[in-house]
Amino acid sequence: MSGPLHRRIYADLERRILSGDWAPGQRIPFEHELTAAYGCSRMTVNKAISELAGRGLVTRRRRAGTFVAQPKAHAAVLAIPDLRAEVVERGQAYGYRLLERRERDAATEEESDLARDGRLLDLACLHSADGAPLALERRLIALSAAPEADRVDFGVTPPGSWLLDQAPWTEAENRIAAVEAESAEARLLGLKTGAACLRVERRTWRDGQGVTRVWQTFPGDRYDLIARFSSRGDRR
Amino acid sequence: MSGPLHRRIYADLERRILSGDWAPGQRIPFEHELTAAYGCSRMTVNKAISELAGRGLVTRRRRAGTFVAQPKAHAAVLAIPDLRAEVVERGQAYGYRLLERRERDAATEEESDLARDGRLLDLACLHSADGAPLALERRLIALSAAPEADRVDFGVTPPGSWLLDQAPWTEAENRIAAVEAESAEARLLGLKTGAACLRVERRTWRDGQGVTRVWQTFPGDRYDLIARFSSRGDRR
DNA sequence: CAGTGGTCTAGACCACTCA
DNA sequence: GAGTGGTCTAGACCACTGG
Repeated sequence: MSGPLHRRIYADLERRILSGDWAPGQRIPFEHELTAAYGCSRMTVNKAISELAGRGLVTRRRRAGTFVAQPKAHAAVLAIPDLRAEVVERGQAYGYRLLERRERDAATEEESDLARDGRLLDLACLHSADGAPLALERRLIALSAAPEADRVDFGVTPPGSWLLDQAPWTEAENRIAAVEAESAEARLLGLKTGAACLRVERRTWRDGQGVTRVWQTFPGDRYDLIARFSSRGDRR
Repeated sequence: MSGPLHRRIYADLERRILSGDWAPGQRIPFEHELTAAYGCSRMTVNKAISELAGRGLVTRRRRAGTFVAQPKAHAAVLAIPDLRAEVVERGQAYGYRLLERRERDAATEEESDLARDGRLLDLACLHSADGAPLALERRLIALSAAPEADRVDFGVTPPGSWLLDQAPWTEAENRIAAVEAESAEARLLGLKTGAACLRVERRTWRDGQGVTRVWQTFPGDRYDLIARFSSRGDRR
């Protein structure tokens, strides 16, 4: 574990909460105790806990302390799409082609944010169903989080399916937008330039550590996303 | 304006950005300049700007400075989006116009599925933020589930906001797709025909009984959806 | 009313990056 | 190389609130 100290403290506390080591409702150590435990100033501990509070993992009460939050009743699930499984489930023939594979260092700040040690696997691939292109995928994998990835033949195994098995996530963020296909994308997807496409950008973390970041572009007329929610907390 | 100083600084900077006073891409004052302007320490200014960066309003580059980010509206899929609340929270002026209102019987099998007794309220309206069209909305409301709806003046109250208060849901399904704007849609949204749009179709139920079904069409370049998940339940 | 978190200061060193 | 943001310190006072 590397990076700023407040980040390490954050990850450390988050892990204990997500693992259930610290149960919901339980008080976590006071700031001054954590200050002693990590050997740093109170500001640094405070920054880490404020981040936890901002994400809703803890609630803070003056005079009383900081407590692990109750998991929200409104559980919601948008399945992390495993394209291969989806296509197969629909009874279609799944096709997959690796377009590019590179191992390299993180080049931008955002990429460094994903991979602390800086090593990335940079992939591009194309998914198809019954021969028709279904999604163009660009994916970055943090090798620090999934070191085995550099021995996997992604010419055969789609990275999404592999990661789902190998590197379980604890947090994910999906960003969904409508975009017009650029010429290169359009050619690979068999569309006209400018055709409406759905772009899903997903970042996943395990215990505060970035695992993967992926951009998937779907032809608008061949794919839509379905998200089901229930306020009762069932996971369908 | 009251509250903590870092909060006031945040609100101040946010206002200048959202109002367009500081344009996207423009560099905002350096931290040490703001320190002088507000007569406080750098930590305090830093906290305010970090908050802006966290919310995506600015991007920060070492040695270069802090810059106003390109604006993009976004919303969590997890929350049942209340457009009015979202727009207001971003500090923008919310605008609303009712385009059509009809009370009628369910005509298709799908519509009968929504409204058990067959009576429907059929609405069309347009949402805008700071005068720019944000979403075109077509909505069906089952009068059996929300009988008070036929006495509400939806020329003033957006139906989504009203329903959220009056008819709590227990289940919801979102269907998200990318579509090309048809000519009538494009005209109302101020787009070119064929421009990429995000279409969200949402159906909600209360205890197995259909409540409402809505189609919202967003300009692809002005809106995207964000969904955050944690394997422990949804956050934020 | 004592102890918590909330906030703030006035410094400091560092990594990075642009000029 | 110089100046930015990133981080951290070792204090401080305050508001709130639970005991």
